[in-house]
Amino acid sequence: MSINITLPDGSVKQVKKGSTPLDIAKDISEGLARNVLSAIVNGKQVEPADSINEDATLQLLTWNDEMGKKAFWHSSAHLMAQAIVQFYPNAKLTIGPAVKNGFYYDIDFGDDTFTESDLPKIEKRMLENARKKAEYHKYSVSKTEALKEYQGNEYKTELIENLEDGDITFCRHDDFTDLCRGGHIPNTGFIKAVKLTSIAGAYWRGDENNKQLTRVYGITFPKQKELNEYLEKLELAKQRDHRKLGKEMGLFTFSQNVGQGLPLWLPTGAELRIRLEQFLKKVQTKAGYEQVITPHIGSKQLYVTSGHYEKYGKDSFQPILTPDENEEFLLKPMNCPHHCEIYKAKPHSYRDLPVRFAEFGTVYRYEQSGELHGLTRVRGFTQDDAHIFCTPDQVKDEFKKVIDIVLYIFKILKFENYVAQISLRDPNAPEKYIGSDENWEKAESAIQEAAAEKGLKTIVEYGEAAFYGPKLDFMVEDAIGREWQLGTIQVDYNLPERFELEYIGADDNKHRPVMIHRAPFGSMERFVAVLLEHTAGEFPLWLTSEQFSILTISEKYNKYAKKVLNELKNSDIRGFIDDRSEKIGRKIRDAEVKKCPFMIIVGEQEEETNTISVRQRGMQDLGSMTVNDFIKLITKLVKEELSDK
RNA sequence: GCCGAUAUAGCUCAGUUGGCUAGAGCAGCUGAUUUGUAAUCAGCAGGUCGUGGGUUCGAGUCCCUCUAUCGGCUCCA
Repeated sequence: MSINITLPDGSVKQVKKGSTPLDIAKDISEGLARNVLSAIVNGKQVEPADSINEDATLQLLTWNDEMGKKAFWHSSAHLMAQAIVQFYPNAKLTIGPAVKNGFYYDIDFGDDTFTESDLPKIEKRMLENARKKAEYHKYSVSKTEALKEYQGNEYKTELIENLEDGDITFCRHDDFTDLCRGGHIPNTGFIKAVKLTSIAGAYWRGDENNKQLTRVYGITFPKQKELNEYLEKLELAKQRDHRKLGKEMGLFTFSQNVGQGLPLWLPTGAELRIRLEQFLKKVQTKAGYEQVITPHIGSKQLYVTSGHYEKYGKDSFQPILTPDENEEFLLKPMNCPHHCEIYKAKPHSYRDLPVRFAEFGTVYRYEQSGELHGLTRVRGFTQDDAHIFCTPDQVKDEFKKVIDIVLYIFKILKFENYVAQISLRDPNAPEKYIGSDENWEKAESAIQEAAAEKGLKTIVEYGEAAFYGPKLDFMVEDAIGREWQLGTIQVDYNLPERFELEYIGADDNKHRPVMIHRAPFGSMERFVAVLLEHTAGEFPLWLTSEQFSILTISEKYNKYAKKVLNELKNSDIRGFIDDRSEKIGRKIRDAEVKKCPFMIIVGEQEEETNTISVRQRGMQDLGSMTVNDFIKLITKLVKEELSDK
């Protein structure tokens, strides 16, 4: 009896009924068979050793496929669980999935303690067990049997209770059995390198009301070399950590005396931030935005009106104590209510709209202490906020204009890969949102249409919307492939309602405007952090604080250096003189370490010929030129960087 | 907030099982050197060992409290 197998290249192979993907791979090539980690039969992932009994399309998965890696890492989770149970027979296993980089297993260790120092022995045992090349066998188990097997393990019991009888499968390799849906590699021998990366607490089923389990993270590879490369990549990411770079470059700091999550911007960092703000301000002025300024606090009533107070609860707000207890003020966690009040300050005609109020507004949110992280998650931060008030007809167009601003910024700062995430309501939890269904539907379709018309690559997430409206967030990929959430745009029909905003239409009747919230950077803090990690601290010339440093060969040339400095300063080029009595090699090194883009060397030759010697960061000697030529060069480079061509 | 770990000079880090006056490199200061494309030499100064308490003849080291940081979980208007 034979069946037909269609391979991904379209070719059809006749094989014996009951053949496994591994058999078929072996038939194609012995080498391929050694690399097959998993297989997809008729669109469904199966074990490489599962037999195929009907005509099917077959895809063989190797280390190069996401699904292959998933099978590899999930199988590794079994291998880790086996080793852990060998040392801790009383440990209760729960779930152990593959994740983006590796896998984890959530385990209830009961009264035993399990710490980082226990990881090496587990790693060692995993490798010993892996060498047995034990095959992974998946088989069906009845619900009764399954429950019997996991008597005393309330977690697995809960999982089994939620499964249909007949849908329950176990997986066995060597002496170890686990409840498991599958997706395994042929045998443990594929796993040649193991690194258990960390231990963390995690709530059972992700609910903070549940018991906290110990989550053990790990990653495995088919070759030791690949593990080494992975560890090197991690090291590289560490070098780009904005907290490290921020400290080294003197951009920002934190103080226990000021408080947790409250960044202090140092002079160099403040200058950088101001430069970014000026850049955006210019773009926004051109796009018809008006600057407004509002206070850092607002009365509690403001947030009751907006609905934020009810939604987030009083603990999320940071209160200001006032002598009169009838007058309660809160630090503002967002700028929208203030801007609504500005809109209300005068009557509006449809002819005025859209109005666009922009403000670098500093807001305060009481984030849980464990959530704080460098500049990316803080308690006091400045949004590059703006609110656009427009007629319903203008929404889509305005939305598209905001998209243009965001894309322009990405272009200038060389964020080349991004997707737009459209966050809509969770259709199953309407109580989480305010506003009418009709308005939500209008807002959601406006976003989707605008994104489609702009040709954005989008993904749609349900349940990720803000409580007052759907949003579009830009997820950008940085220079080493990590994803960050930056700019956000939100359509809002609700706040205008709550604040009773109006405009007089052409029909002489009162109408309700629509509001668009937007922050292309997100926040200045977060954006600077992402920019640091993206560029590894090597900012573009227009943004960097020290565009050049003048390195003197000896004290004798200080006067000439000063003359050069003044000429450059007069042309708005930023830099300083390094006139320490150090050797030139030392000064170059220090400038390189500081990531200074241009080094200007002045000595006898230069003074005599009234020129400068220019060296570009990263070993490039540009030779000698006049100061004017250098000014032209810098001006040209900055212009190129800021051009949207 | 929860689980786990960590906290020594401005920065990066040593500091054995508790035991002499807590060390190094870099940065800083002073002096010498006056230098041609990635680290000149010498000297000096710098620390309530995160905070408060406890155990001990004796605590940077052991125990407890608090604070902050790190890795996660949860959360993110």
